[in-house]
Amino acid sequence: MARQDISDERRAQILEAALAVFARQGFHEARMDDIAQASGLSKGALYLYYKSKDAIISALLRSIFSIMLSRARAIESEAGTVRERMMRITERFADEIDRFTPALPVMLEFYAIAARDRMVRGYLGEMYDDYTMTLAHVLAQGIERGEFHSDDPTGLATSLIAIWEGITLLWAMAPDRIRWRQQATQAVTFFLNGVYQSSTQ
Amino acid sequence: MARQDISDERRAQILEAALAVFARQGFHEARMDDIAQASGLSKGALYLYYKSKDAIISALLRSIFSIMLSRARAIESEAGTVRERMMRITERFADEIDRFTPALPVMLEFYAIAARDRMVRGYLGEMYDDYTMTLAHVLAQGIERGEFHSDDPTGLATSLIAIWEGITLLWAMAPDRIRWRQQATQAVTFFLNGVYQSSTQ
Amino acid sequence: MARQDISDERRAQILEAALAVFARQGFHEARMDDIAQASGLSKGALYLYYKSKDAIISALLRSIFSIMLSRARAIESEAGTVRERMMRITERFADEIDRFTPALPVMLEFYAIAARDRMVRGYLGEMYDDYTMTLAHVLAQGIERGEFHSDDPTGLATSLIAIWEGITLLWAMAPDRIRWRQQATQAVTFFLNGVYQSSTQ
Amino acid sequence: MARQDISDERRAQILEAALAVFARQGFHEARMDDIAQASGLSKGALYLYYKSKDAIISALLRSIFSIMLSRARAIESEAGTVRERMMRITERFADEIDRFTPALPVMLEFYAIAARDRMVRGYLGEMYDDYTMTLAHVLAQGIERGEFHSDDPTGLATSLIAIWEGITLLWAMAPDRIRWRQQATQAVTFFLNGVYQSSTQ
DNA sequence: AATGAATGAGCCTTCATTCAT
DNA sequence: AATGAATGAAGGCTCATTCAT
Repeated sequence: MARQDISDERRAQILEAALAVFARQGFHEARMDDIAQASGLSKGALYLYYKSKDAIISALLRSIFSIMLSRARAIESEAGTVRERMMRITERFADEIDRFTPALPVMLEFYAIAARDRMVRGYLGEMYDDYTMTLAHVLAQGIERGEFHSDDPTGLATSLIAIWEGITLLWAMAPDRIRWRQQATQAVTFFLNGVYQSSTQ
Repeated sequence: MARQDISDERRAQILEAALAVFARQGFHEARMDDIAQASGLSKGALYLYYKSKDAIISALLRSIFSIMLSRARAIESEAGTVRERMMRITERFADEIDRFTPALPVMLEFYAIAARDRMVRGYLGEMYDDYTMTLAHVLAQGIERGEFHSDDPTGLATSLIAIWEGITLLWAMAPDRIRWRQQATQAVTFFLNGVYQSSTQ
Repeated sequence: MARQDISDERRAQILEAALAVFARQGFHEARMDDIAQASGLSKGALYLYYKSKDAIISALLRSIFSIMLSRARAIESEAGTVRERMMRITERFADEIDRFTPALPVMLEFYAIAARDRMVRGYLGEMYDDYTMTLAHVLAQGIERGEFHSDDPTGLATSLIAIWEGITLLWAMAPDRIRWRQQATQAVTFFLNGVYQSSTQ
Repeated sequence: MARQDISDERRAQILEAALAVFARQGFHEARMDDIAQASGLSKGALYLYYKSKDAIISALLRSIFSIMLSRARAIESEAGTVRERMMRITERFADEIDRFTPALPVMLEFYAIAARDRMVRGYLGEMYDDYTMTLAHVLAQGIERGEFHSDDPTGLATSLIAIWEGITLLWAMAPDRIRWRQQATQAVTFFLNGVYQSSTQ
């Protein structure tokens, strides 16, 4: 058990260091030496826990997006009307955006890889699918309760995720000009207003 | 002048080849040999027109996003109400999405680089700023004409761009599950409905 | 053609250098840098002509033993009685032993590898088979001509080769104590005497 | 004493494991990990009994060839005529060839090293010298007894050893095509016949 | 203007060896 | 005596760049 603990600890230690190094230098410009130094381990030790640089990148992919997924899952447990829940989710994301920042360059690099690598695309595609389904499930509850009418909760979920992701992307390009919370709140509000209006006409 | 023409032609030839190779392999996995072969030139010739691999990447950055900008500029010349113009722009983007696909992995890689490179971020930030301003200008016309009320045309423009970009990102992850045109039309419609509703209440 | 010439020249250049380096340091202790330096080429150039260190070793295997085979083939064109021809071959080998010395450590390393690698063993096995058959063919001529009786020319050939190879091995261990020519002449003479005696009894 | 016993036992255990691993993988491809696993000891334990990988190889060199020498020494105690004794030795070797096989790749690797390393060559040279002298001594007894005439028992001994070693080498390359016992019996018989014939003319 | 052979700095990975426990 | 996690020096190989032709 102590064995497993040390192993898990080392792996976490390595991934944390790798995230920081990759965020600063990108996957290719990051040297195993850099990760070793950042993790406080020797280069050889990295290879005791991950069989290659690619294996570290791969583990990081899973690590980062499993966090994203668990974040998505938390949506379901929210209470209130759909509108309230969506606004609260947006607030939650806004609260987390700074903690989230260090991983952003790495996530963008994964998106870039996904666009040309079937495996990575498959992985991220499923992650987003799960994300979308979770959100669609919440929206479907709103439809059931008669809050608004829609025959496409999945489409609505996709649009909401697109808004959040799109704003995050623009924010990453110009963090000084865009305020995530305000921009997202505005966009989601208008979008939901539009949905409700369409539902009640 | 003939000299200049040949020179321009070669440069275009190289960028076109580089785009194809980069889209398939990514910047780092792409070899100068690959670009040479794809362009039908020799490896040495590449260096006659670009002083390094980075110079090619850099030129490609400008090439791709100037296309994006000119696309954005075309927005201004549209006629009709703001709503009509936004829907027509969305349609135009949808029409172009397939022609656009080959460049997508490369664009995503530029976003990833931007997130960690000040220069690239500055370049893309300005591009999006220009894009946003252009769009905001159109929206401001709608405000002037009394189509709807808003004190933040820039915020609206940012949201619209976020919707288009966000959907494009999701679509890149799951091209089989998302239909760009339908998803974007729906999202923009709801969003604009929300804006108009808010304006007329 | 000039292209091919340069390519062939480089490959020969590399193999020659590799032979010298391998003979001194062994396959594993030899560095690609050493071979590069010995060949007067850069390390990168080695990889233009051979895709790996193993490829060089492999090419050397074929190069060395094809020389050995062509030496064996020359046996057939000898004239005279079988005894005369065998003694003359022995003399020829003795003449060549010094030219042969530099390759000896490398050959022994190939034998060692053959003992544990199926592919290499297969290659050397066939080479010796060819060698044996060639020699057996000559011996069979002697039987036809009635010089001596034997129902096993292949066995005789194997024994003669074993004598030559065995003496070479012992000589490699103690070059100062053994004189190849004298030892081989004596051994082959006694062996052939034994064969003839057995034949005429 | 118990200490010493355990120490000796461990050393034997390690050498036995090392022989098996080296035979399969060669000195350089064999990992200390492999030897540790094969010996049932930990990697650290290897270093308690041998100070380096080279020390293990070195000990194995002495171990293997001391067996070979003791085998050679046994020659002296044989009874009978020289011819009978040589044939009996050949039979004995033939009996042992299978037990001998596992060490063969390792022995060949030692020969290869000997060809480029003065120390190892010195060691093996002496071993063969001892071997030769022992055999020569037996042959000299035959001369004394008048079984045959020769002024070079050392040369005869060298030839016999060359025959045995040469056949072993060829057999290692093509174990399916060569039968050690038959081939060696034939070769030694012809050789001795030759010697006797020369002696009686 | 164009070629492609040649270069060599640089990096991922391996593995003999060490040492705290 | 024994372990095995950790180390870091070293080497095979790659590939952007150069340059003689």
